[in-house]
Order: sequence, then structure tokens, then C-alpha cells
Amino acid sequence: MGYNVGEKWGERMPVQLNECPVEVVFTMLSGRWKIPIYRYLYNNNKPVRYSGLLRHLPSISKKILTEQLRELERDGIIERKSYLEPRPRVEYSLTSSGSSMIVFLDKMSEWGEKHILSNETEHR
Amino acid sequence: MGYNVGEKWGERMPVQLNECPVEVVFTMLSGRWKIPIYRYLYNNNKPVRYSGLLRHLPSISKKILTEQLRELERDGIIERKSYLEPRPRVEYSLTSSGSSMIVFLDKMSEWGEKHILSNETEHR
DNA sequence: CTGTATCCTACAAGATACTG
DNA sequence: CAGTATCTTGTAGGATACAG
Repeated sequence: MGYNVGEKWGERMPVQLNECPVEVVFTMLSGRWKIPIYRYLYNNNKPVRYSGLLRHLPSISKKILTEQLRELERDGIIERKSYLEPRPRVEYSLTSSGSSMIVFLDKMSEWGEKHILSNETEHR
Repeated sequence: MGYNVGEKWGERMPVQLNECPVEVVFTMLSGRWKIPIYRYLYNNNKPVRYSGLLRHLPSISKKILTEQLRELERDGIIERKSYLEPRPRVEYSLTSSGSSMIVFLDKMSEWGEKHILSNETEHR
């Protein structure tokens, strides 16, 4: 954890070198809908269509969905496959790199389950 | 990972139940300076003064520093101790709960080291 | 030294309409 | 079906001045 302090956290730009990997990974996943999208793809465990995502995420707009998908794709977390067949469709799925994020996401979830509740009760 | 989709991601509010822990933990740590602050406290391994943080984080303003510290404190990640002695000072340190975040932060860092570079080379 | 109080700005996110 | 193109808005983050 001995990295320089980056000047542009949260900026959704392609990754720079010499940044703290934790900050970089955080940035990759920060976006109102990225974790929900990840969860949906992960749980489904098979490619999901654009319209499927739209249906599953009740209050997202198309513009935002496309934006977040493009960023996830750019960062190598998801994969986009377009089929122009009879009825055109686009399918999204996690890349192997994306799937491997589950290692720390699981740990995060565990930490959360253990500490979020104790906060709640502590504070009232 | 079978949680409902929260409506208020990124909102820096006290934690609600029934949310995805991953999203909650993400929210706890999202803030331009939270990871840098965490890193500084973690690496120092002993209480750090407000002015020390201010000096270490070159381009942060006092308002923002105080804000982020208050949120980290509210979420049980750091601890604030104020001494009114001859020369008043305030010291911040990680709580044990905060320190235990290192478990997933290390995994995140590992993932980052492995995948960020391969992205870079891939894309040029 | 350790903060508040104001004011300001940039940008992520959303609403809505249009398109290949 | 799977997107763009515009326009609007809320809010995180910052600059600066003042205060206990």
C-alpha cells in the first residue's frame, strides 16, 4: 500500500500507471449500477441481453446502462457480443478477469455482513 | 450476492438494511480521499494528527478532509481522539473493524496488480 | 491547531426523444 | 432490439475566509 496519492480519483479514465491498485479497482467499479450489473451477470452465469439488464434494473435509463456497460467492457470486466441474425441481439457476460473479482468481492461481502449490523445496533 | 437493487447507491447515508453488503462497503469507502486516508493510517500504524493528514494529502482542503474523516468515523472505520492539553491536538487511527478491511483490500490490490497491467498492454 | 461557514464548479446520473 | 443525442439536475468536491 505504498503508492502515491492520485490526483484524479473517481475519474472514469483509462488506467494510469503508478497509481494505487486499490484506487484503480475502486474506480473501475464505481458507478451507480456497476455492482448490480456485475451481480446480475455473475448470478446468471450465462450471457445476458441488453434488454434483460434493462428489465432487471428497474430504474436505470438506457443512456446510463450503455455508459456503464462500455466502461466495464473497456476495463476488461465484461464482454460484449453482438449477433446480427434474424432478430439482432447483444449479449453481455463477465470475462474471466471479471469473474475473478469475486475473490475480493466475497471478502468484502463477508466484512460487510460482519460489520454493518454491529454498526447499526451500536448507534441506537 | 442475491440482494435487491438499491435505489440510492453512492449516497453517503447511514447504512440501510437489506442492501447488498458489497454496495454498502463500496459506499463506505467511496470518496476521493478515503483510500488515501486509510492507507496513511494503515501504514503509519499509530495515531495520526489532523495536521499530519493535511500535510500528507497535498491537494485536499480542510473542509473535505473533515468531511471524509467524519464519514469514516461514523461508519466505524476510524476513531477520533481529541486532547485539549497545553496544545490542543486531535488524533485519528483505524479501529479494529477498519483495520480488518485489509483482508479484502489486499485481495483487491492483488487483483489490480495482476489485471491492470494486462489491460494496458492489451489496448495498445 | 482543528476545524466551520459560504460559495462555486464539474461531472455523474437521469429524463426524454430519436435512430439504424 | 439496442442503442445515440440533448438537455437538465443533484451532489461530491474544492477555494477561501473566518472561528474556538
